[in-house]
Amino acid sequence: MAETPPSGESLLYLTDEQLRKGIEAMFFAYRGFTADPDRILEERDYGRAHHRAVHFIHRTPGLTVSSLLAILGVTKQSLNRVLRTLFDDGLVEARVGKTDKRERRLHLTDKGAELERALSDAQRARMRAAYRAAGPQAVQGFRTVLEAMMDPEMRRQYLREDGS
Amino acid sequence: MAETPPSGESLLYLTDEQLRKGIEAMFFAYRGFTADPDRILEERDYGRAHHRAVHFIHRTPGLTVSSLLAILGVTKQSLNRVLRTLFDDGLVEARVGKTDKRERRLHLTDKGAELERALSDAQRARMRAAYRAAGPQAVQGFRTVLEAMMDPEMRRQYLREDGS
DNA sequence: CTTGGAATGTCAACAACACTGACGTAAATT
DNA sequence: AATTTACGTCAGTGTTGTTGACATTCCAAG
Repeated sequence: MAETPPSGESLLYLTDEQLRKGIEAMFFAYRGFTADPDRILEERDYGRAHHRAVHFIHRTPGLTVSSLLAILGVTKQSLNRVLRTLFDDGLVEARVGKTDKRERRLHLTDKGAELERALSDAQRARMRAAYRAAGPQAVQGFRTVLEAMMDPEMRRQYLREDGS
Repeated sequence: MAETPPSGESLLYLTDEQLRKGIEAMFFAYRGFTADPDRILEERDYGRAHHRAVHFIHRTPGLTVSSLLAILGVTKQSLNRVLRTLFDDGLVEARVGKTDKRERRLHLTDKGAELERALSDAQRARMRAAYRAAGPQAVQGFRTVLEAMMDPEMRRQYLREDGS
């Protein structure tokens, strides 16, 4: 196989071994990434699905159910089960859309915001530690590769509202 | 909104917004990361759990059930369900340990290796495309941040057998 | 004004994949 | 001989996902 990097300035010598290492890095890192929130969620009898819903409602207050559906990429039945428990527990509230009364615009209650903060504090702490350990250049590269790895549709979701 | 991008050698000032963006990048990228294998697995009536098992048996032929258990971080009951279907379908075979006859050392059959190749080809293709798009520096940073994000125990698993 | 479609909710059934707990067996270790 | 280790298995449960079918409300277009 190619041991000499191809000429030109983009000297990526991508052996299968290197790529495999990247694949495993994603696998193990994702586990670390979710570990802290998972612990908090378990205490309160919620799951990752609740985390995701709460996260995106926090990020975009007033988003509709169908938008959330598109972001999460699950069926409405699946999302609805989660949303119902969040309503019942008073973490999320739905307000009827102003222009379109069919829409239910989702918002976090104070209680919901409190859970969101607990979860994202934990997750940010780990992310911050990783960023610090890796340094600014690494952070830039991290984001660039992840972005390139997304499906185009998801990349659009990601870039929406911009941010860095 | 970013006033000054985090690139260059400037220190990191890690705003919550920046960190949130990193969190979402992980979320969306992981979806892309698993999308291609998921399609192949569905065709053949397997799931992600089978993928993980096959991947690590391929990576370390002859590994024991308990090692695999430690890597995957699941219960033996859960792993056993998956391994049984892989045995039954003739993708994996278990050989009694030479020195310790209690051990079952796991190996892929030709058929198993064929599935592994299909899965990792797909996953590597995406990884390669992402790497190419991002460039060598980004790749380095990507790996560095992911490594820093792992739990220490998982990092040891990851670094075992070294590589790159 | 009627009709079609969009946005949403809900019931029911099912599957993958995780968990706990308990029990069993063979082989290694002490 | 007793204990521990490695592994398997039976049974039950929970979360999160899926299809499929059906109802409601409301906007928009003919």
